[in-house]
Amino acid sequence: MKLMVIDGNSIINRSFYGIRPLTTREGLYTHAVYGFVTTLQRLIDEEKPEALCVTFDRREPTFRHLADENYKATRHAMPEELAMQMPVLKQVLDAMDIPRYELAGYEADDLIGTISRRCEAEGWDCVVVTGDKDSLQLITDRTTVKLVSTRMGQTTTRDMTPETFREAYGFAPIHMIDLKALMGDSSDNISGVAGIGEKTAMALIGRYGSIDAIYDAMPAVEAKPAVVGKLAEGEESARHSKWLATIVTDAPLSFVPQENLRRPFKPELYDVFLRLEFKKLIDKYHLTPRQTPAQQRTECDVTVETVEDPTRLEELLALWRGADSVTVYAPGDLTALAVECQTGEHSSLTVNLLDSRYQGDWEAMLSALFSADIAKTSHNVKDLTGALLSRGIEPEGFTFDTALAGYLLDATAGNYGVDRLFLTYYNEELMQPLHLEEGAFSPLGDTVMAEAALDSWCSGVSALREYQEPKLKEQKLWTLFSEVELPLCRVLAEMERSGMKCDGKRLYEFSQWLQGEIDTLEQEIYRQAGGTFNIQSPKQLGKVLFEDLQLPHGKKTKTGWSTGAEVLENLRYVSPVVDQILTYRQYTKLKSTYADGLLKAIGEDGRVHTSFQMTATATGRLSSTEPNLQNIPTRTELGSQIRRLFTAEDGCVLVDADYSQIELRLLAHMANDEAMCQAFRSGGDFHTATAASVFHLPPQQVTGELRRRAKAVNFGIVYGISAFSLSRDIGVTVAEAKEYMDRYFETYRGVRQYMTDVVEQAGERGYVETLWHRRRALPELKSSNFNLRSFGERVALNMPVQGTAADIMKLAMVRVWRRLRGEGLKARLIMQVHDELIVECPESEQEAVQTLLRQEMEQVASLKVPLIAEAHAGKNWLEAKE
DNA sequence: GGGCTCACG
DNA sequence: ACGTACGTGAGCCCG
Repeated sequence: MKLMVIDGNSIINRSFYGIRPLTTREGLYTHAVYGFVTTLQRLIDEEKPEALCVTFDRREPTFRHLADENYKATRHAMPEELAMQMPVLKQVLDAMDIPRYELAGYEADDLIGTISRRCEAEGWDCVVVTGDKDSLQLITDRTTVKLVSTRMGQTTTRDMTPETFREAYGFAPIHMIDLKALMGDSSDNISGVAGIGEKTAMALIGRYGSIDAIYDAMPAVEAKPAVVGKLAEGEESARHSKWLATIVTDAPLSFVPQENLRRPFKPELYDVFLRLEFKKLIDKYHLTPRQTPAQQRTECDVTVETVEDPTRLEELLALWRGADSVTVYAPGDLTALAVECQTGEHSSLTVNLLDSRYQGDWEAMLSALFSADIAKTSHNVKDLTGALLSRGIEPEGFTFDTALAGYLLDATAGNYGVDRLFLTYYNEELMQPLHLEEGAFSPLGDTVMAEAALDSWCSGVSALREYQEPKLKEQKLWTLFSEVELPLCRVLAEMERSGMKCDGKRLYEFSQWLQGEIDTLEQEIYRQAGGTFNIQSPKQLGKVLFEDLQLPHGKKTKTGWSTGAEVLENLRYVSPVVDQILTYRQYTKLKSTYADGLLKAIGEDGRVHTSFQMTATATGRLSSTEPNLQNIPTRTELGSQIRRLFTAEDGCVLVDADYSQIELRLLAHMANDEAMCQAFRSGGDFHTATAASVFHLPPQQVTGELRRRAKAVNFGIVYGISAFSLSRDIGVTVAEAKEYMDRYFETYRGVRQYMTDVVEQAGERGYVETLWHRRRALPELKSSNFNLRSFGERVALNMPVQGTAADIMKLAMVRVWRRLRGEGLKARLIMQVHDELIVECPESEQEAVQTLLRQEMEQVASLKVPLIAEAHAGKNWLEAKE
């Protein structure tokens, strides 16, 4: 019989440092555990032991620490990312039903020593698995040591038997401890004999075997006189070192080899692996969930019905009107629908409707279902709203969106699919509906399967809501959810449908003109480089600039030399080609991303329809895709010409309203900084006021340069500034930048207090939040990695400010939309760029819209400082920005 | 698919 | 001592 005992700390350490870090969506590091499990499996395959166990160190001091205060005194603390995986590994081992042993006052080695001797006493063989060479002293005829080493991510093992040991060291395994007693061990802080190193110690042990034999032979030891002297000097230390190095083989451990026979995995291993996102291991071990929700539901009273008859639909509509909420699934084309309704404590009815089979008026059915008198839960209400609007149906009565709820509960999760959320909340895979791929539903094919699929999906969405709604309320997110995010779906759906008119003809001309300029520049660049190359390849460009042309290569390097604008800017006057490359870059960017990119996006209606993403950002902002209309050029003269091509419809104007300094105003409010609030209340230029206070000057004497610097500090503060970055940004020394920051914090004392408070509170709570309680989790703050932790601190400073601005803008959008509607204006919201709203309206409405926008945007919140919005109108986007 | 670069707030 | 601002999306190169 053979037992394999594994040094748990040693193996997980090797996995931790040998594998690229990996975390679950919740920020739990898992790679060390993953590495441990795969290593374990390989060891089992290799050794095929009948019995198996794992030992661990404990945190408490061991008997060696108590006897010698220097022992392992310098060993470094376990990094947080590894420490958090230890309890996880133990859970995994428990679920695999593998015994594990740990004992206060003893190291894992001592338990291994004890276990190996007990095995031998029972006539068993023992295989010790560890990366620690100290264990080699345990080698006997029955005990072998499998030494594990990890190099470059590759794990290799070496089997050490009495024979292989003697080959490698030239003496018996037990004399490892004598070797250590002489040469010491710096990592464990075992002193050994002063002045004797590895070579001398090896020679002595090779000749005498043990330190007892050496000291018995004293003073006639066969060695140089100096060595003999050192031996005599260090006898006490040698004997103490040997005691420290000796692994205990009779620790008071309750251990019987038979109790470690291998057993089948426990069923909960599936749940543990699922939580760790070890999909491969689940497959490899063929693990299955104990019971899926779909299976549970079959035990409830579930009815699935496909409705064809309009009379039956009437009955159902009545049922739905009486329900608290029904769950609706609909594919983008709205040719099929599923509606689930709770009909009793443990019973529900899912109704499938297929356009191809329904005998009544499909549009009328949609209108009835999506009217305000039926409360509906769905997943991604914005897109469903858009689909309904394009059929001319007024979508109303949405009371819950499980995608939005998922986002509010974890804004950094990144994936808000029904299946993904279900997995997160319930630790179970949702039955994958065969006919529901990518949200598309095909009514063709197997109807029974389609019905089952839709039922599964709807029940999944219902279950999500059951989990999410109480959570939202607990976290004070219900107001933000129901008063802001949910109503915003309708607003955004309409904005997407409206789109922005874009002058394709002139855009094309612009593109052609750019191409001409690009061609000229290209030839000129080739001429100066002495040959053609791909200017758009940073690699090739770097070679041309810094090798061929021998320009002073700036500084940065990762995969080569940086050719970014910042570096090239500094080389501008060194060679004319640099300037041309910068211009080339600007022109190609304008052409490919904006001119040609937007041309492709202009629809048949002559308008560009972006998609707004409601669940993309970590701070609560929206994002815009396909195309992104939130990054249309504005900072350069040429770039801003693109904006000129976004126009109002004939007879209409664009009204553009933007918040003035919203983030700094929010900072003043949230930090409750009296000086900063006062600066905003006085109504003057805030950056000038900052410069005046910081530099102790009257505002009239603030120069442009001083204002520029104050502005940079103001922005830096919002981002969680460092003196280094500030100095780089405004081109002063780090010392000067630090000086500015110190003076800034003297001026705005409340801000300094706020910054320390918010980071401290974030550390305690593990998250930061906005005024509307929108959250962002911050696991980074607990990291032992300096950079990651610093990042967490900057995020803690920035998110509440940026996020509150996002909350405010979203609320303003809902209010603006309602008022435009309520007042019967033709004006339509068409665009949002974080602190800017664009409305398109008939010329006659311009004045009213301008006022309305300003009022609604400013009155959204009542803060310690006024919120200011400015509105301008024009025939195109550039003009409307004034 | 990741890295680089660059457009925006 | 570390390495350096927050939040996005798109186009291109290159392995």
